[in-house]
Amino acid sequence: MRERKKSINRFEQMSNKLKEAGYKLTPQRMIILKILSERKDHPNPDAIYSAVIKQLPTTSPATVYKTLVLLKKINEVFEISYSNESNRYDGVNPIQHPHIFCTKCKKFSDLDLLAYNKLLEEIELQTGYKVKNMSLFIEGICPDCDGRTDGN
Amino acid sequence: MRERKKSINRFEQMSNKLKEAGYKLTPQRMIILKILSERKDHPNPDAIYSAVIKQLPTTSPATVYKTLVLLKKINEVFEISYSNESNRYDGVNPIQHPHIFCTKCKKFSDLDLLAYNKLLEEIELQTGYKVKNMSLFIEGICPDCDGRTDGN
DNA sequence: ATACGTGCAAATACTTTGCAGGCTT
DNA sequence: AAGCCTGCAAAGTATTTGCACGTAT
Repeated sequence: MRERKKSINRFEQMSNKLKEAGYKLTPQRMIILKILSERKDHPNPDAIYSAVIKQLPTTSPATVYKTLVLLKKINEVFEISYSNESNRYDGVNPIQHPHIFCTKCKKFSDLDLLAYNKLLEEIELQTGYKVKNMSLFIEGICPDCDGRTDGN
Repeated sequence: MRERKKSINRFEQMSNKLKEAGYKLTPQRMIILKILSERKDHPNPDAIYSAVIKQLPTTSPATVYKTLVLLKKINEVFEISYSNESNRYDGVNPIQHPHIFCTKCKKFSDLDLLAYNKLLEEIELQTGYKVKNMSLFIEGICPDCDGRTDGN
């Protein structure tokens, strides 16, 4: 089971898409893209911003937001909205896919579900909608946390 | 196929739950409960507020928000968060269930899916999580809108 | 030279909170 | 009389926007 150089490719992929779409690859954008292409933890804008300013302290939050808007537009980042918290962003896998969130440890994980794709078929068949975006979000207690206490 | 007096029961159900939980059924709350128990269109706080002040013009937005917090707490309303818009609230069916949103006409509908419940089993089995909340949200173009133009 | 991108700050929108007064029991 | 609930207004938070400057082509 070989590990592919996925992150690097992903960064290049994002960069290329950006340039193809007619946008410039500025230093700020490079850093943001790098972060998004590598981080698997679905950071929110603030977390991205915090990471960015470690490398380029003058960067402004506005730039992060603007870049996220950009990347959303060209579908190189997937935006996850849930609850009342800030949106999270997935640049590693910009296609919508299910997520599960542990309400105790606040961990936020991807999910691979057999039934998921079947669901899409069923929805289109049943509703007649052309589905553009589908997001499954699950909250619960992860196995690690479950053992510890039995509280809420 | 007899129509059951579901709304009326639902309103009474909500009222009872509220009182059982130790809260008072004030005029403001009665109106809000009535709206939530009858409306199937998943209103957001502002829509609820607009409807409330038609009946009791002195009501404040804060009261609407506070009542929603209350109802969430006793699980008599289901909160739907999606995208960057305001939360929507479902008092008719306060248990989580899938929704589909038409990005053109902004309609927001319930969904009944066979595969949905199976999904929950698969998730618990596969992840070991104890699922507390599961929300499926779909965006797309509804059949009505689909015919009109082929734009985005 | 031009157009795009950035940073700052102001603006916006939404929701929550503190507090004083009123109503119900 | 006590406590809960309300309305008002202020505060808080997250995100977007306008603008002038800078930079790359």
